[in-house]
Amino acid sequence: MDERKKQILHAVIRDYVDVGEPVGSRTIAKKYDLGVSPATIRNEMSDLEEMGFIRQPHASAGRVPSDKGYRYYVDNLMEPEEKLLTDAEQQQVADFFQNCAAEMEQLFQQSCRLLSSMTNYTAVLVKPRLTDSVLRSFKLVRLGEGQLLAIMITDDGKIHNKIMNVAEISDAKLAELEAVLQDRLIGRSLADVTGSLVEEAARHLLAQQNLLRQTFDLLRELFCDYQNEDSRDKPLIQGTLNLLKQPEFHDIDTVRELFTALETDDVVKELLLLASEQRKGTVVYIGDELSPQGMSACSMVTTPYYVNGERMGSIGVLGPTRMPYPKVIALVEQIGSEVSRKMGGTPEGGK
Amino acid sequence: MDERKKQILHAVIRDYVDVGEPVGSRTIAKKYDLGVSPATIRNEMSDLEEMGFIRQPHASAGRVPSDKGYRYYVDNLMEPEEKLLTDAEQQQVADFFQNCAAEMEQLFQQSCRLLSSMTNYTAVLVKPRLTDSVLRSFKLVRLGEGQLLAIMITDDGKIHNKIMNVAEISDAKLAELEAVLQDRLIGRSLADVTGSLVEEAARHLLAQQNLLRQTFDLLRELFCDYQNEDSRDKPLIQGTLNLLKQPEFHDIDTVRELFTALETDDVVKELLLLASEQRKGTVVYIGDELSPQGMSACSMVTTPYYVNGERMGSIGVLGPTRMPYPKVIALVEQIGSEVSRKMGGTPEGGK
DNA sequence: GGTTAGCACTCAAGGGTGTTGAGTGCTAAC
DNA sequence: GTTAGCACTCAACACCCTTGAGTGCTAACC
Repeated sequence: MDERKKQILHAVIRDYVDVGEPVGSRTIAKKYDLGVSPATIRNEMSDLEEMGFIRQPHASAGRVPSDKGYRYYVDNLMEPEEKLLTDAEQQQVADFFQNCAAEMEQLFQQSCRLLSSMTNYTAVLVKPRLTDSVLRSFKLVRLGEGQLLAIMITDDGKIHNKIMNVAEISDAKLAELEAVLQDRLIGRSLADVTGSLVEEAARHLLAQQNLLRQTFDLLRELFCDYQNEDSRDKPLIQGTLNLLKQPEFHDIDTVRELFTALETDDVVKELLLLASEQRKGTVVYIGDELSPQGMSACSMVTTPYYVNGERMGSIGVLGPTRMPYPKVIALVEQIGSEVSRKMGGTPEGGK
Repeated sequence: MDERKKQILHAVIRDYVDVGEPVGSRTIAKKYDLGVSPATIRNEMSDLEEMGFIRQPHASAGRVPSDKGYRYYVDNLMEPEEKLLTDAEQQQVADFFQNCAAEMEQLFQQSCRLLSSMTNYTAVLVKPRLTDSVLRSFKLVRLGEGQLLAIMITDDGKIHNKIMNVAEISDAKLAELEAVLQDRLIGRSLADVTGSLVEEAARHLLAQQNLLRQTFDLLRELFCDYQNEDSRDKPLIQGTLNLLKQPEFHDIDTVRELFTALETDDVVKELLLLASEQRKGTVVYIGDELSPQGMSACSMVTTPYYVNGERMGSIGVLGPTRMPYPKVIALVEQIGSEVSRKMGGTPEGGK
């Protein structure tokens, strides 16, 4: 892969992303000043096709980047200056994060909306695992005959409620129970609690406090909602309608396949999780790489976000394979890092 | 509109709904035993077209029902026996409601899913006004330095939480405050409370209990979420993908228009509310009648549901104008009445 | 006077054909 | 190694023709 081939591939991709139509040798010769004639470019393009980076939709058409071509472009050809946002875009992002919601759920929602409106594609986000949040408060409130309400507030600002049916219990016992549980639970993550701690606390209660046998079941019940391995909500998906505007989705069957995939929550969720587990930050999936997910007509750009210095999920964009990767990557990264900043910073970065 | 015209219109609609293609005079003469020749039917059809009940997609095609034709059919032509569900369908609905969720929110969700899967169209539902629910419990819990958590449980089983910042307050005062508020609030609807009661309770507190001035603001804050006139959540919309399967939505632009309308939450919500305000129960909107909503390619069948004997919202189905109205109406009504039954019955019918 | 048969007419859909234009591949000359 | 020239390919479009379904009209029939 010599320098000239790279230049030509680069040109093909830039032009195709821009115009949306197969690009021919003459176009490249005219628009991009490579100092060679169309005939030479034809020869090179023929090679590039053989190598699998571009392909012809039909015999007498220009060339179109293949998924492999986009992949090479993203990995090797993109130049830093292509990734710059315009001043207006910078400003828009900055303005948005200046006066956005502080509450996590809302911040996520709004960030997705921003991302989808700025890219004109679909924005996606997986929320942090519920069980990673740390208990900040714990309360037990008597509701009425044999009913207790457990209230837990986690550090993401969420309030969790659970109504439980229990045997009668005196005020004193209740206060005692609450105090012990507070002591044991506050400051721990839900995962901790759900795991060993529940058992331990219950044993402790039974042995030392001589409280009701039922307490054990109560705790069990309280945390059973957080048992399952990946206790995340459905992913946020914003701006699916944007996809309908794309010319590549003019075919109703493609749309149906794609929307079906999007409605199957786990598809997007798994994908984002997979991406956030990679060592590197931003991950780009291109075309084929999404075919197991039934979205082979799409590409996805994702970047992880951090809560209090820990990677907790990913935010990203889903669009057609023909997308301006540098710009989309820049936007996703910018918004991702702003989200992280709002929520306690990255491990390296400050705040 | 003589009897024979009615029969012919009926036949045209039945056949078109069934087959999906314009229906000609010969087809009707053969399939439906009217005892007259195609030529006669042609004459009648010509009249029907003039009257606006049917139309020709193009000169040499058969006839297709117009929106007005469907309207006439729904209002005057449908026969009771067309509305019967099959045994299998009856069974499916019965089975479903035997072991469905008791919690309101879930019941709604699941009912919509059932309705959309049985019709193969999109199911929609507006939930009851939040402010119509009645307070069952009210609690104030001290959270920490200057923070109180208010907990309200409404009769639909929902738990409402609100964290408030207040000045310091003694345990005794807090208990007192809670008691007074409980006395004043429990058993009232949120609407009551939000309106006059908040003011009154606050005055009462200030005068007789000599509690903090702040209490007033606290109450205000507590209920400010329920201030706005129609405090409903977004409508539930299930099975939008079903619409993509319909041949009438093969055109991407129609789909885009429709989906845009569906995403604009208020469109569906207003429509369902409007329907539930009609005197009669089930309401059918056909084609044109939905054009202000940008859904003129669709029809909608809705029926109200009742909670404790009061009309609280509507459930319905959205599909193409070419739909088997009798069957859809029967299904919507059946499921609507089951939902009502689960939630305390209709005013006439018993529990 | 309503009903019917016969016939001319219309028009969408489908198949075939020709033209145009963009673009390639190949070859021979530079 | 590069380029100009030329033959070739193919999608898109326009055009034409045929077919078949269906109508509207008219004149005959009961």
